[in-house]
Amino acid sequence: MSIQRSYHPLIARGAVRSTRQGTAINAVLERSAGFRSAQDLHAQLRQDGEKIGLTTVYRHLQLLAENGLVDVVRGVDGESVYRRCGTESHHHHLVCRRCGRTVEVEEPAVEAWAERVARSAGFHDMEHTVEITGLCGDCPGS
Amino acid sequence: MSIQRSYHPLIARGAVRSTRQGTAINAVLERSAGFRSAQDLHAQLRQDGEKIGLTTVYRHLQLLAENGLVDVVRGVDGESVYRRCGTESHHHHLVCRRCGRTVEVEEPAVEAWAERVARSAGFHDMEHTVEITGLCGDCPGS
DNA sequence: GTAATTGCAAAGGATTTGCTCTGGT
DNA sequence: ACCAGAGCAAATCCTTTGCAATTAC
Repeated sequence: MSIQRSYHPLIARGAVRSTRQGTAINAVLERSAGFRSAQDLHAQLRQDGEKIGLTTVYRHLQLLAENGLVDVVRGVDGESVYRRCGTESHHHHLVCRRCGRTVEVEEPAVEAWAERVARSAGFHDMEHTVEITGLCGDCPGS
Repeated sequence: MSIQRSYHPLIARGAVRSTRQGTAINAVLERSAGFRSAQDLHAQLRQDGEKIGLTTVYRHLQLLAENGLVDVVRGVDGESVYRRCGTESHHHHLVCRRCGRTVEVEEPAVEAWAERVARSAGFHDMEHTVEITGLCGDCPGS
């Protein structure tokens, strides 16, 4: 027996039609580890040879967000960043302000803290982001 | 003996000159309870009869934020909102995804953790942001 | 065939910048 | 008088919308 599996969850739900662009967006999100901006995703799709408009990327991300399939967070610079929800283990990033080098860090204690402090304020269904920036030792001038 | 007390903390620090506009901005912030956008603050100042430009409001808020005198958070709609800090110590925010209600949280342990984990990766001059979002108990549907 | 989807160009909206004028000290 | 601060207008940047052409079903 075979189970036909559709990649795009919204297609499976019959909410949208299957298009080359929709599939492509879903694919990049699947391959991406952390949060990425719409512009960033669009740039990569283009670089990967996909013929797709920025508008379409925005529209798909919006749709996915409305359906809870991606997380959206407003970055400090005003950009919205998106990430596929769910499976990947949760972690944070340590980014060098000068060279952009990134280190992934994981710390259950922080997760627990965020959960606890939010719950005690009467919140539930928490999500959080932690971003640490600094200057790394390998940079010129460090 | 009398101690001359300047309202505007940055003036007290000798960081800026005292101007009608600067004082006005500081005054509104002092009167305001929650977070307010730059545009909002500007509108009110104008309504209060102050002659002040939007640019100036932005510049003052930016300056205050850099000096840790106001908190800035990005609203869901992309607007930045500002509020005078209660304590001038470093803290984070817990934001309700549905109604936008905000709670200030402070946790030295997180600061220490961020510092430690970054240092052990060879970083220095760290900065960090922590954003926790959730649904608060006061919201319809919670 | 019909309606959803795409994508360009233009619109929007918040914030920043260039540059000259004003006003504190 | 000198230089920081003010503010208009124009520029940026991200995101959304209008609308005609395209494509899925």
